[in-house]
Amino acid sequence: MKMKLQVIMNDDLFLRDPEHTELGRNIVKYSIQYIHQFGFEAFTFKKLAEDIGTTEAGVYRYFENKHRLLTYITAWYWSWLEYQIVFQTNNVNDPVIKLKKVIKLLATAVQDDDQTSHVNEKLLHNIVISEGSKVYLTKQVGEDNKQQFFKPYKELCSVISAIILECSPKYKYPRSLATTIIEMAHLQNFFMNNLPSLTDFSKTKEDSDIIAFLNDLVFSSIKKR
Amino acid sequence: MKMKLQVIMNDDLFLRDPEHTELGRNIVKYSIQYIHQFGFEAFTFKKLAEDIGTTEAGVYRYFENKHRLLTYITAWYWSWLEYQIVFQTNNVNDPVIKLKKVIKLLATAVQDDDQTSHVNEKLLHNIVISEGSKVYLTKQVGEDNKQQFFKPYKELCSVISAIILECSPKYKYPRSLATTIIEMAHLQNFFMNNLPSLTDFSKTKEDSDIIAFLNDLVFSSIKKR
DNA sequence: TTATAGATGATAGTATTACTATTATATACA
DNA sequence: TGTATATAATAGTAATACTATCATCTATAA
Repeated sequence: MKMKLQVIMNDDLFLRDPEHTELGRNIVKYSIQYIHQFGFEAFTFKKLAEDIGTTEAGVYRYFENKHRLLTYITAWYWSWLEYQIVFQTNNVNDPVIKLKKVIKLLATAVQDDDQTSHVNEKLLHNIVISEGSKVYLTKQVGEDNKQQFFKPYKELCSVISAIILECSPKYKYPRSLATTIIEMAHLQNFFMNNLPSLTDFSKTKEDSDIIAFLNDLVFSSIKKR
Repeated sequence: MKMKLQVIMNDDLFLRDPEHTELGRNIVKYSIQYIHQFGFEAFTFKKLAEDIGTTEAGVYRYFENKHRLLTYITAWYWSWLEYQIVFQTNNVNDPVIKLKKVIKLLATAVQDDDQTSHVNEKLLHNIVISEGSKVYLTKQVGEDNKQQFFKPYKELCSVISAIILECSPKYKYPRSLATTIIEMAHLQNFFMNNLPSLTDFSKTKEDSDIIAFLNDLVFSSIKKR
């Protein structure tokens, strides 16, 4: 069985749908590579165009600016991740096992998914770790939110908070705990690799330590008392 | 009693010490105002210079670039906050009360501190919430770390993790829990005000709700079991 | 088969940003 | 009085973040 998985994106995120053309898919593909390698600050449409063999104006036909492109690829990531979670927790009845799977998915280095040829999920995962919060930490956050740019993130948060409530129906902070899990899965990874003394994982640098930390944090909080 | 409180800064953070001159103090003061009002992306040394009534080159004599300036003011904030914590938890014997005070200090809107005339801590607190993580979420994080730019943040993390261990000597993740408290105190505030559906505080929008959430999170985790 | 819409390429141009350099002036202090 | 220090004024450069125009190529509907 060979399937192609297509993420449906909010079409206010782009000017021309990058999924529809070779150039569009290349823009997404090479953006991910460039941002991963040199960081979002160093990333420009001109340099990207050179990498692809098109022109700056060519890229601008697809995305309004580089911030919008970052918003696009992170939104794509959250949608993809929600799908992974829904898929992998399907038919699991025990909500505790579900939540553990979620934590594991969030905190584990991703494998590139062959179903989506032009997106390297492994690189994208790393981008979301180090650049993801720049998407909303801006003065336009309100307007971007009105245009539903953060819907995939919010949906993921909803899914996780629903699982939390399944585990512990009376827990009072399911959404805040959900964002805590998401953000900390990423931030502890960033700290572990870049500012290790801010974590307790500096010796091993293992994803599994972060998972253990998050499991401990989450399940002691939501345990019925 | 009228005291002047001076934060000693790592002098690799600036080219010329802004505390020493009127212009320097103005650069810090007006940067904080500008970044608070328009955000870090819109902030340039040219616009700042116009606000102050000096020239772009004048600002460059104090700081290498705007990222370095942001690093400076956030480092200043963390140092100042650590002092507040040490001061306010002094003579408190019960580590649980200490930790609660820490959480409260982290999650409460700050009052402007008259002891530091040219820094508006209230605005700076908001800047650290919305721009603070941009300081380390860069490709230069390793080099900046070598130059000790994040020492104040790390010290704060150490102080908090020491209190956590006082509460619960066997707790395995004191540092990661400390950064979780710090980051979540800020991020839940940002979400509450900008993307409220990601939190459980959208109705009240009260700092006290965030404090309650963090207290619940922290004390259920470190409780002896 | 032709007309045409859609996508791309090539080129040019602008305002702003992120700096660096130089020179002159003001002040401070020894 | 001389000298160091800080600042102001000005100029200049390379890169960034766009916008605009026009020619070409290609797929497909008339």
